[in-house]
Amino acid sequence: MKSVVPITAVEIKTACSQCNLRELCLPFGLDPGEINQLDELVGSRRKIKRQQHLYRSGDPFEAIYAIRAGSFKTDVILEDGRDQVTGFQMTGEVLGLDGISGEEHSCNAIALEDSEVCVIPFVRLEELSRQVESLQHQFHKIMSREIVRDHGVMMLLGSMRAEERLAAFLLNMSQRFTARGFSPSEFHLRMTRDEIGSYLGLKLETVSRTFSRFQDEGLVAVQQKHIRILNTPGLKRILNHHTA
Amino acid sequence: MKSVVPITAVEIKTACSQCNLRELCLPFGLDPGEINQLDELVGSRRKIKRQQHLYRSGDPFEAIYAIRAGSFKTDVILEDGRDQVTGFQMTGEVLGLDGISGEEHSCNAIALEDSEVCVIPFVRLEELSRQVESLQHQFHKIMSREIVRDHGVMMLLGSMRAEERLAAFLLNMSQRFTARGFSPSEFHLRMTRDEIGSYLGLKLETVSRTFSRFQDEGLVAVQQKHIRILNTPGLKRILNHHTA
DNA sequence: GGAGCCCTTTGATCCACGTCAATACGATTT
DNA sequence: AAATCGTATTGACGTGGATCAAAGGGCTCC
Repeated sequence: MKSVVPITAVEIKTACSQCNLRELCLPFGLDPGEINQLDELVGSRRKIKRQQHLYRSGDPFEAIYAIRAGSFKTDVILEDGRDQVTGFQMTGEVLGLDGISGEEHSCNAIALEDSEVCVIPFVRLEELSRQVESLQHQFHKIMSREIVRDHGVMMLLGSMRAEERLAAFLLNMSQRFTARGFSPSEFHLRMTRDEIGSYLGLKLETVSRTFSRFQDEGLVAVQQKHIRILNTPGLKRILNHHTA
Repeated sequence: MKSVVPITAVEIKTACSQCNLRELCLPFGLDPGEINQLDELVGSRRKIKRQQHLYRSGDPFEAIYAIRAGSFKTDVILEDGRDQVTGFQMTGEVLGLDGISGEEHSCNAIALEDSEVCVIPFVRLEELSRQVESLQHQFHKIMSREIVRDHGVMMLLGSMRAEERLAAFLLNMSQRFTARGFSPSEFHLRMTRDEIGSYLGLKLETVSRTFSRFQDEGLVAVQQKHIRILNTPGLKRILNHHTA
């Protein structure tokens, strides 16, 4: 048995090539050799405790981050104190793209639970994506996906009623948990009613009441942050049947 | 005088290197040699008449578009007919970034007036931006700017009142007209009250009433689509003084 | 240059969601 | 196991913006 370069357990756990999130993340579509190049680029890993900031609005932009474990929210805060949650991010998703345009971050990224991210120095990412076409393209897709997602949120905020917003939110969470190999119908929300409300443009009381109504109608079973979806088609019907 | 390749007036008018929008557009930050390379990439130009689509949701994605003259709106339409305007675009701004992620466009782009765009075939843009670092970076900035802009709209839709939304909208338009060398205080809106309302998450009646209120308060002079801003600090104050 | 139609304005009324308030639950700490 | 504090639920009431309706104004297209 050859053992020229002893590989420690930590190093193995660390590499994109060994990461079970690679199909959801930056390495998607790269061949093994290319993934190894990406491995070298992902300099370090950072652990962020629940409620702590990964970055703040105004921080200099140096890297983007791929979520390896845990979850985050991003928000924007106005001078007068009002804040708007602009997204919830799960494993394999990328954080920090907002910082590219202005050389500094334009929102806050806060861990919803103890989490870990891969630090991807942006200058080096641009460098490598000039050499690796598939990486370049995947990165562009990730940015574009963020734009499309934002359009969906604008649709939701601009023209949906409270029930529709919450139904859309639950179906979106379900779909993303599914993509990560978890149950489509049963999951644990990491964010508070207030944070959900901010994201959906509703007050926390409205979120709570709407959850209760869904429960009364047999669509979901809600127990605090634990959600069981009982009637997916019913939720989808709320989205489509606009009775106005 | 050599004249191997006769250059017609049209071709000259056509080039990025001669375009007075280059400081706002993709060529920003490139040196003259690099801009010439970009010139070769911008294959053709397309004229779009008022109310016509530049592309539709579902169209295959092949190119992005830089607006050379005129203006556009983008919108998303749900099955039940509801639609949401996701943005208004002016000269020098780029359209079509939504299409990268799914290989097809995910919204509609419609000309608000007779307009003209530069067609930038996306495969060739990726190719050239692998060679030209400054182009790559400028393209990334443009995508990132779109994400930041979307966050601003989410803030607006999620946590602002009607007056604040319209004030933010007017200040944003003013700032963009200014960047294009037009008056900061007097301009012509190309979109209807209904389109403004859709963008701001309000009904057209509310937009109209809010314009009237602004007029009563001496903040603006409104005459149909012609807007004169009389009190910019007053408008800014509406944005910051959240009396709730 | 006139007819028609879309766009805009304004008023009256309604209702979904916000606000205010009280209580209850659950996780964490001691 | 009790105390504490953030989080969630639920009720009563208020309101900003939606809806319904009607009339006037200004483009656009013949």
